[in-house]
Amino acid sequence: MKPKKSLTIHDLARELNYSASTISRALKNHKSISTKTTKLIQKAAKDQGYRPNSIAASLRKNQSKTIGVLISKISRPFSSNLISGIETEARKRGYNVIISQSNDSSQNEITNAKALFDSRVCGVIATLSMETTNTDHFNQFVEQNIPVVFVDRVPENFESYQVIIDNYSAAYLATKHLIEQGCKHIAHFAGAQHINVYRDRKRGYVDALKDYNIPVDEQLIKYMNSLSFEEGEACTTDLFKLDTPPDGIFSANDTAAVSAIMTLKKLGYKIPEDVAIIGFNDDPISSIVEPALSTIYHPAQKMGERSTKRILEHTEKDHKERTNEISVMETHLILRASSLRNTQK
Amino acid sequence: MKPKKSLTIHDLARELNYSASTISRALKNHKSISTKTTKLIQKAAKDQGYRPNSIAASLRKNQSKTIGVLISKISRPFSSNLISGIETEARKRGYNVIISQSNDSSQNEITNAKALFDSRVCGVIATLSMETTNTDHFNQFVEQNIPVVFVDRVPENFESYQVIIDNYSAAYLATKHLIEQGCKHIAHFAGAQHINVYRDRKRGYVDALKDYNIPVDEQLIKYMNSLSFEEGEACTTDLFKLDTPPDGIFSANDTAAVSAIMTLKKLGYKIPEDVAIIGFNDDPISSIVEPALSTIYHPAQKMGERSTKRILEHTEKDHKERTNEISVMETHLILRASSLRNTQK
DNA sequence: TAATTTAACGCAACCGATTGCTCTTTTTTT
DNA sequence: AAAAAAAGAGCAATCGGTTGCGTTAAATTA
Repeated sequence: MKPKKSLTIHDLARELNYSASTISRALKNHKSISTKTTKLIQKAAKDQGYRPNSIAASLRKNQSKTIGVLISKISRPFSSNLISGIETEARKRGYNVIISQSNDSSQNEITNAKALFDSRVCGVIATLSMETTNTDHFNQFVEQNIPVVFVDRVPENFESYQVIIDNYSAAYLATKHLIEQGCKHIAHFAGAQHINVYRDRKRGYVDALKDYNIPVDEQLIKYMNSLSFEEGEACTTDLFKLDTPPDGIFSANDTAAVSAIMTLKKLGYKIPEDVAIIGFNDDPISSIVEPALSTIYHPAQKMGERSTKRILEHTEKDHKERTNEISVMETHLILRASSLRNTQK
Repeated sequence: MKPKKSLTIHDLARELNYSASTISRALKNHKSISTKTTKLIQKAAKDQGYRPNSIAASLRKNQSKTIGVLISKISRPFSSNLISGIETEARKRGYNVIISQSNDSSQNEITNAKALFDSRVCGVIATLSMETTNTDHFNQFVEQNIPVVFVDRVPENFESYQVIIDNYSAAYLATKHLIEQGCKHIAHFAGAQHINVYRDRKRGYVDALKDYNIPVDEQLIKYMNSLSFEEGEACTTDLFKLDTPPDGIFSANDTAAVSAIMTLKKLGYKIPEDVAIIGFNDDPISSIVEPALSTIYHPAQKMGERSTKRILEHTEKDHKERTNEISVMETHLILRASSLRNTQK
């Protein structure tokens, strides 16, 4: 099977007795081509099934209509929703999306950044890997004026667009909610503290306690590496060996929170009566676990869409100046059975 | 900030007093360049941070090192694991992955196929949208000898690679398992029957019943469009209004199965004593629901890896003949509480 | 009517790597 | 030592659009 040679603007040019440049311009409605000619050329192109070679255009313009995505793990609910948002918005505008995952390894992230760069992406949307502390591998983009948007996990001291949520306030609200439900000893499942997201969530937790005059007990704060199901289980077990075990848990993600619910049920505790629990993210599992998990809505899809818009604004509108705008997206509490006690406070 | 001009082979050529062709060949260890020269050139390239322009190469070769993915919905667990597998394998071999989602609309699928084609992808991995019955939009790839791999949901009468599981056998096993647990009236949540996957699962279910001399009762087969949570709920409610409600359910996916569990618990049924339930896919929710859902392991990640390998074999090994090889991946039963009765059969 | 503008389109370089073919030099063979 | 073969490297076309600048003819202005 020999591939049919595909039609180029040169073929059209020869056939219609115009130059390639006229064809090219007509196809993109360039004003210097008469309406009549433009119509004629566009009709011929359409009739004959002309397909532009975007690679040729990319080469000439030294830029492809492609957005690169650097993400830690595609299969996490947050990630796949984020990507979904990116893809939706990008395709709507005629852009492609290249994805790459770091699996939370900094080395992979560096390699992937290089690959995206070499693909001449017109912009990068990134969620830092858990390991990443150094962001030098993003400098190559800055140097070429390629916009970088960090989502959710963002670096410090790096000028870029950011699309984030207010982790501090969300955590504060979550903790406050537990307090209002009558919890006196609230534990916190904290993520790695070099990541802004988890640091802010912890701050929100701590400040809420302080504001309500509840002492902060370091014993009740469990620092986890990955907030995995297994870690959640282990930490829960630990916590409930304490003399005064907690009566509430605010977890920095849903996985660990669900793990706590399941572990505590096995240990014979009642949720939310004995222990009220609230998570973060609104993963699908949070509405399946029993009792259903209260949590914080995390607008992953919308964050993806917003990130893409940022890139395209920068790219298309020659909006080449301020590259450090920060979008803070709305979140809200989702209250379910795991934290709702029948107390009239 | 003016973008620094990047180094090309021509720059290196001028500087090292070689021709661009020699540079090009040396960089890819072409045998007609002496070892000494090759070493020298590679060192210079590395030292000066030369980065090949893959777009230029793509143009010349009329093919990019990019795999296109057409998928229905990125955020489904199966999809994101599939993509994860594709990405992992692709990146390992130096290929990029462009994703696109159809949201189960055939029209989107057509548009996306066009976009991928125009991007000169070197291969396509596709999971058909729910709506798709016509596969003409894949012909453009075949005509250009661009390999197409269908995963999971595959079309009929279209010559392509396929990476699938044995839905029939898996469904048969699942149903057989319910029978062995003592179920006499087994319902089936069936997906849209124009999709091979769901058709095969239904066949497996029907044949298992027949083999065990259990009459097939059409009343017990619920055909759903999307096997969503809501549909599962509605169908469960319907089923248990019957004079003889089922004592077992085999659902063609986990979402509907979990929905059934939750609905039945509300209705006061005991799982698995009153109704034994088994799903399909092993989504994360299946191990969270209570009782945990028995299900069929679906090797999404591995299917992604395998699909990518197929594409690369075709592309790299000039393996341009048989394009219809079928890979059948292994699945297995995962037995959990939702179907395990304490009966000694 | 002559001088300017403007409209409409063509020329040709360009983007950066690839590759068939040619050419020169060195090595091997007879 | 002459002939043949092999090694090493360069020339130049090519991939398919894009775009600055130039040209011609028509329209406008003075």
